[in-house]
Amino acid sequence: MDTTKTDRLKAAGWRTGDAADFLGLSPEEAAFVELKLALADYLRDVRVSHGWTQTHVARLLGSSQSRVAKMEAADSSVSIDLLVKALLTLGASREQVGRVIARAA
Amino acid sequence: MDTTKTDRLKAAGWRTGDAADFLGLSPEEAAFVELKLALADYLRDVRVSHGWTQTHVARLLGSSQSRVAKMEAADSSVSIDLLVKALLTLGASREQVGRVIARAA
DNA sequence: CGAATATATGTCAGATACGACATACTCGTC
DNA sequence: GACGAGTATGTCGTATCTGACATATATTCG
Repeated sequence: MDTTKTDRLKAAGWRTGDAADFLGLSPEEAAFVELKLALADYLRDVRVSHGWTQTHVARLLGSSQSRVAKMEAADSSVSIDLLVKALLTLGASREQVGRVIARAA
Repeated sequence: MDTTKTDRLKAAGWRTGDAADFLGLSPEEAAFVELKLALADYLRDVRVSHGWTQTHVARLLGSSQSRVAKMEAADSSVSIDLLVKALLTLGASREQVGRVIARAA
């Protein structure tokens, strides 16, 4: 288990509510969060590969820089809907999004 | 363009707000909605292939029959988050979800 | 170092999604 | 046609998400 990933999960404010242990996520919860992290990472890749700033992307999406930062951090206040809409708006295809989710980017 | 699909979009209460025309969705909006329909269809497939009722699935998900019906209808009140969480809870893998989204189910 | 630019974090009011309930429809079987 | 089981639709109170703003923390360059 790669420490960086665990740190990111903790940092992103995840806590599903009841299980007492340190990040005691069920397999589905873990899969969900990792799926979200994959989309967030891909969003950053898309942005950086175009040489765009978060502020520029925010304009493209009709949102704000802070929200883009949170999207890329897979913050708990960011939905998969938002990430998918953002990626599609930035020009990613449905197929690309699917591949990212399926770990087959 | 297949009539059934258009009807489903209209029925699901879609209207992105401003474009005046009959379902005048931008390409991204259309891709987003179709992606959601694909997940909804897959959810129904999973349920039916197990021989489950919506009520049973609702119990498994900690939700209600009406909400499951709306999920399967890709109603505008259901998020992709909810569909993905539901599928993962019902045993679908991240890879399967990705393939459905990528139209490669 | 100090300024400029980029990114991250905290908070909040308004918007949207959530489960729940009531109720309506559909389709078998009698 | 009447029943029952399954599915769909409408509405509502609450919870979560969203963009915006303020502000903090990098990072780069002189």
